[in-house]
Amino acid sequence: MEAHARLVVAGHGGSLPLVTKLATLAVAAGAAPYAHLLAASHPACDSFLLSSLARAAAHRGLPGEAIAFYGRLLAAALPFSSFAFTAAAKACADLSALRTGMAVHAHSVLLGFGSDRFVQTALVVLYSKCGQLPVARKLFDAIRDRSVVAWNAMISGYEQNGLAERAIEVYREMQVAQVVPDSATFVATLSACAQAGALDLGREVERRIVSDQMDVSVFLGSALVNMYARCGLVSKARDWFDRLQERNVVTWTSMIAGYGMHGHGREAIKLFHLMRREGPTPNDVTFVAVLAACAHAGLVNEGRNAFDSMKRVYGLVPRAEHYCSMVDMYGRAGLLDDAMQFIRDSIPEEPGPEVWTAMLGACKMHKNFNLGVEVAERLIALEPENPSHRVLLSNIYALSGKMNHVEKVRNVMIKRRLKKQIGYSLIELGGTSHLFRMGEKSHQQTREIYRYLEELIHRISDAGYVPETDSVLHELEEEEREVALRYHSEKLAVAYGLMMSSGSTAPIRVQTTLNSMQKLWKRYILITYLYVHE
DNA sequence: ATAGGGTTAG
Repeated sequence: MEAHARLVVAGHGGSLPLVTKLATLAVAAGAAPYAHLLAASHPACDSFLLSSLARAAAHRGLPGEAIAFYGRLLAAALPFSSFAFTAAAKACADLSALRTGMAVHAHSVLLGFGSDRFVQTALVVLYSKCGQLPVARKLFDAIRDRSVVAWNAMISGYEQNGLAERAIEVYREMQVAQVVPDSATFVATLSACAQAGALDLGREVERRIVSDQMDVSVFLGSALVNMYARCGLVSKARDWFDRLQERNVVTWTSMIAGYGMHGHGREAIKLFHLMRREGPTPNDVTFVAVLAACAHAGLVNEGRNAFDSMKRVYGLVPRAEHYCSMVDMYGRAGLLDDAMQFIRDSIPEEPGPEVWTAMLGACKMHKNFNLGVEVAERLIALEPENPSHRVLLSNIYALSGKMNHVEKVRNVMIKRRLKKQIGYSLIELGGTSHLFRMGEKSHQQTREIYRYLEELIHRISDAGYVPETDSVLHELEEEEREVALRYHSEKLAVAYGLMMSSGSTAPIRVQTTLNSMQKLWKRYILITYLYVHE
């Protein structure tokens, strides 16, 4: 404002470029209303000024303001530039405002900016953020001479929407197109690797980063830590974590989550304590990781303290995930009463289905069937259309030997046409991912895999393996149940992995969508390990 | 005479 006053006094108050610069700075400093005033008071407020303001606002994370400036351009019937469209598209992307974004898109095409590479790239981001990936892809494909930023937008678009495999495909296409990647490419690609468990590619990217002597920013460093942590190479993650010259809350949280995820609860807590002493301030995501680690490692007191400090010291408001971890933590430790008391006393509103699902898991684990049935019925009342709750209820009945009740639940499910969706497992071999569903038959080597699995099952049975039949999905028919047990997706993936790497003692990594299978899975790893090393 | 699009953790 002082600078503005000086400008006016010096007789430059009417100089548009200077006012533009000033207003842009005002927005960048967070004083959007002042910029509005400046723009409104200037007699010759032009297209350049307003689109600069729109851009600055979009950049500053003020999407509403950006759209307001875009609106003023429209209202004043001023000429549009591509700048106005990139800013408006980014603002809509940040708001996930698909309808408004589509209007901006249409408007840009109408005014002849349909093949402006900047506008096209901004629109790819817009549609990705709104979950419209086919549209984003179509726009991306239409860009002539795609810049590295366009490629990055597409990779990250897939990755952010949980389509890591597609993201990796785009990364490979980018290599074929001989576009030189930059650090944002690697950040997005490493995230995709973390998501897909694509360790080979992750390592390849790491090698490139190192050999190119690329500057490892917090972003890139966190992406590396995250990739190794999620792929299970916790000590590799820690190496990078220690080596980074800058670490922020994301870096720390990734590392803590990595420990927790792979059964190093104590390490997770140790690092969390270090973070509180000399690291950045933990946020809500950090506490998700910490509480999950406590639940996993049975660190009840640590978890209770963390939950307490989360609210009291850091002023964070717990979400469903935090509540779930707490219930899970008490539950796993066998403290079912504490879990119920926590649900009653510490959750402000009506607990969501996730919380009851965690509670139900605890009841199952500790064979408290009466409480389990009670909880399952609450769940069904809460979400009558969700088939998995009924599956859980039928499991509880089966575990307590009430087979007539199992029948009843199953009949209701059949009558209501409720079907549980099937999970899958992924294994990466030689840079290619292979997806298996339960009873999968579409893989090229299906015959060999099944034959190999038969042999494996035979041999581990000899070694004393007995399948855990009581927790099988009870909505399945009798023969399907057998298939589910013998050919569930993880088994297929493991068999394939072992088959393709026979003779090697390198670990096999499988990613799976089914949490309930993880227990089963851990045991399986042990058995296959024993088998391979016998 | 003034300005662009992409980047990490659950």
